[in-house]
Amino acid sequence: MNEEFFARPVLEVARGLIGCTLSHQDAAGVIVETEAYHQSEPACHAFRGKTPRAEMLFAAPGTAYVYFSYGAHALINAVAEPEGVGAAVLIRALVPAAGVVGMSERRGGRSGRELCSGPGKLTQALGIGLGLNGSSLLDGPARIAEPEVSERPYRIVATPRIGISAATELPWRFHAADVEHVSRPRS
DNA sequence: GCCAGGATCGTCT
DNA sequence: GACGATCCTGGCG
Repeated sequence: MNEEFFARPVLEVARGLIGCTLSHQDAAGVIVETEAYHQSEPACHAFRGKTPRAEMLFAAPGTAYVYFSYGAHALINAVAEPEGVGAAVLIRALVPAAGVVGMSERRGGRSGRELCSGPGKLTQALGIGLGLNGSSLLDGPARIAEPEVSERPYRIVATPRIGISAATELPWRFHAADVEHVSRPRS
C-alpha cells in the first residue's frame, strides 16, 4: 500500500479498499463496506471549505480523518485524491480477521457480525479513537494493507449512501456482495 | 425478531 | 441553539 493508491479519484479508492485489511494494535479486519465523500457534494464535511474540523480532509492522501458523530462514536476515513482536494473514504464495516478476543472485549462481549458491522462499531472494536486523527494509514498506528492475493475476492456493488440527508441520490456506497458483515440501513 | 426513542457533544449558523 | 456520515436499550410478540 502506498500514497499513489490514495491519490486517485475518491470513487476508485472507495472501490479499491474493499478487500483490504485495516489493522490497529493486535486487531485487524477485512474492509467490506465503504462510502466516498468529495468536496463537490453537500454531504461532505469539506463542502464548505477548510473549516477547522474538515481541514484534515485536504491533507496528504493516506491520512486518517477521525471525527466524532452523534456525541458518542468515532468514525474513521481514509483521505483520498491529491493533497489540497477535500475527499475521503468512510470505512463502514469489517469482517474480523485478527485479535477477535480483544475486539469482543471492547465491544462489551459481543461476537460475530456484531463486532464490526457499522462505522462506530468497528472503531470501538479496534480501539481507534480521536487521537488517530491526522495520523498516516501507511505507516502510523492504524494501517491499511492490500489483500495478499492479487485478485479481488469479493464482487462489489454500488448503492446510495446511508444516514445522510444531502446528495442521497449518489450511489457512492460500495460493499462486498453476499457478505453478512456489512451494516444494515435503518430504512 | 422488530421497532421506537434516548444518549450525547463537537461543530457551524 | 440546532443538528448530525450512529448505536444501544427496552418493550412487545
